[in-house]
Amino acid sequence: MPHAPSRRPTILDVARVAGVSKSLVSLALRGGPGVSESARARITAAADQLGYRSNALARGLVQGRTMLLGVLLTDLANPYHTDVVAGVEEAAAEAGFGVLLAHGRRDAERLATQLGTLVELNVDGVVAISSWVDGDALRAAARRTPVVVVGRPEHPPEGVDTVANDDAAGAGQAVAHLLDLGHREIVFVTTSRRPAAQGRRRGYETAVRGAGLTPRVLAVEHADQLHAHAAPLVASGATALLANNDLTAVALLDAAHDLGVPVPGRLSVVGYDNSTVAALVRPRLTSVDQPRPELGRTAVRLLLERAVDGRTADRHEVLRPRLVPRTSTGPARP
Amino acid sequence: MPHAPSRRPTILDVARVAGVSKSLVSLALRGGPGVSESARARITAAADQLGYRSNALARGLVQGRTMLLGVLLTDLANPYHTDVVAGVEEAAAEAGFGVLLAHGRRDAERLATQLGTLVELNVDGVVAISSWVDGDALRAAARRTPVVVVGRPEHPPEGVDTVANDDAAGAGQAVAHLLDLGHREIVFVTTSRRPAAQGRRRGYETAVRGAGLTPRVLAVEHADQLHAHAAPLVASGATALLANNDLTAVALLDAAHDLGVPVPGRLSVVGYDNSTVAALVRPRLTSVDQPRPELGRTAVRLLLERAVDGRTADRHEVLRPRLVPRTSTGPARP
DNA sequence: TTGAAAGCGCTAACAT
DNA sequence: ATGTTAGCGCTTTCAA
Repeated sequence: MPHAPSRRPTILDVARVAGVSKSLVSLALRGGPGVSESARARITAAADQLGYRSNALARGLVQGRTMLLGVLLTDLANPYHTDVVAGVEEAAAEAGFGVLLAHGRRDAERLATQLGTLVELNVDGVVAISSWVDGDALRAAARRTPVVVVGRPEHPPEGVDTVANDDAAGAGQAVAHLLDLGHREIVFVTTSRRPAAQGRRRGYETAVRGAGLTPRVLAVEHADQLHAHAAPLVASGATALLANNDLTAVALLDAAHDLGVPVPGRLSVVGYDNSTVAALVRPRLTSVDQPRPELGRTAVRLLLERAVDGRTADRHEVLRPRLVPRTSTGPARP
Repeated sequence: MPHAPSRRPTILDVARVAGVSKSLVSLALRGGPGVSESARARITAAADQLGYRSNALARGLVQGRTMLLGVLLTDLANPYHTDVVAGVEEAAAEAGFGVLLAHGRRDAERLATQLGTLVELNVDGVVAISSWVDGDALRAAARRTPVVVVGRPEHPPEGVDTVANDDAAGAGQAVAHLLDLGHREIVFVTTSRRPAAQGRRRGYETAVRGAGLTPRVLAVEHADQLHAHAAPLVASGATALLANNDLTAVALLDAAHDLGVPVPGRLSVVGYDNSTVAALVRPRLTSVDQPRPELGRTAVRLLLERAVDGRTADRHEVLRPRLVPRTSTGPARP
């Protein structure tokens, strides 16, 4: 049977086959009350026979809402994003909403385009899992539909809610862990200057100063450059490194391995994000876990507060992260 | 400025502000010919001022197409899927189509639901990156819009195209590589009985027999069970393992590590999929690379052949994989 | 319990 | 160059 590009059956076709009016078909198919059993049976049968599926475009157009939430992703390949999506999907399903994903491919322009696509589709709200989205694009989208950003945009525009983890607190927990292990020379190593990294850095500095120590920060552009920096770092007396994220931490682990510096024997390393790699590398990476599904669920809650309850004031929620100790950290050598 | 849940401006609002008819607005905004410069300018200005965005639902409804391709994903967190998506997005963009993602979360029922959502949205075609989707759901979807499955469904329904890599050829390449290195005791280790794994197993068996050797297969249910099987495997004289995928291979690497069996000194391990972990673990995993972006691009081509060129006969494309040698394989010990 | 009719926002064919 | 009009497929009054 070759694929027949036949016209999709409409509610009218079903009505014809069932011998009723199209409004009755609509009512029956949506399980509405006041439809006789016989009519309902004929209608269901006709719909099945024709393989009828209601047209979401027409439905959305007349109802003014689609019961769909849009998710804008910076980077599909990033498991962090993926976990947030899981939370979004869970909360959306509970509230009876479907979820549609749009992918920005780490490209600000494409992100704006995709955001526009979602808005044009009349989704009932957008979760942007990205701190890269253009502020103007966000503002424009927020004029049409509730928008919440998961992460830390440089300048959250008015009308847009945000949910983020407490970067400073997370870094603080990591430092506390290292202090507990007896480390006194803890260096913060970062490959980014975005707000998230800045927040982590501030948390690090506060915690270190709180212990009466002096902060030391190594900032580079790319993780590749870390290899060259590792040897001087260790030679300078550093016994513990706090990385701005797991990828940076893994690069440090690699460098240490190549240098013959045992981890955690001679050097402890802590990551941030608790991504999949953290549990895969050797030694297992101690890392700060963001409550990712919770971030997604919170985002949906904020969305629905606007879409359903009619809230208009902006909200910015901050969730608490949690340190996951593994084997990349150990006692400082005396 | 609180978020105003104001009614979205329509083409009529723009027409009013610009002082023209709504059809002229439509024409102008789509860049159509035969609009005076002054009118076009007034219209653009009005649209900007109002923050007007065309309503994709209405547009799709009247045009009968959405210029949107749907992608159905089994597992967002799987980087393999992600790379296929990249290929889809690339090819779709070239053809002027947008891409919408729907996520099945490794759940057959949800996959069917999401497929239905895409169809209801009148996407102009669906790429299902999954061999799990229910055959009936696929068939139903294919009655309404072109559908192509990336992977190996158990029973590809009529009316559905497929694109897959040549599993047997890939396994054959892996075996050839191991034979070149002098291995004679090569065991195929699998944690799955799906068509992809079966194909790889067949390719393995053919290649091994072709070299005058006897195939040996270890099939378990879960990767966890591999740990227990590793010691007897090595004791039995196996010098090389071909895993059905990278995760299985990584589990084997882990088991060897814990057993104190040096890789590749005493044991060589080959994965399949060349996923992200392959390049992250130590030793780096030799693996068979599926042409993932190419799979995605081919899927779009098949879709457009149906949607645009009107092809009706089913097609099943098979692309050639490629072995990526890394450091988990080495010469067999004499 | 069922049907008729209006209209969601837009495009496209047809006037002017 | 610009305006008028008829739907696209559906839900939703309102009548019968």
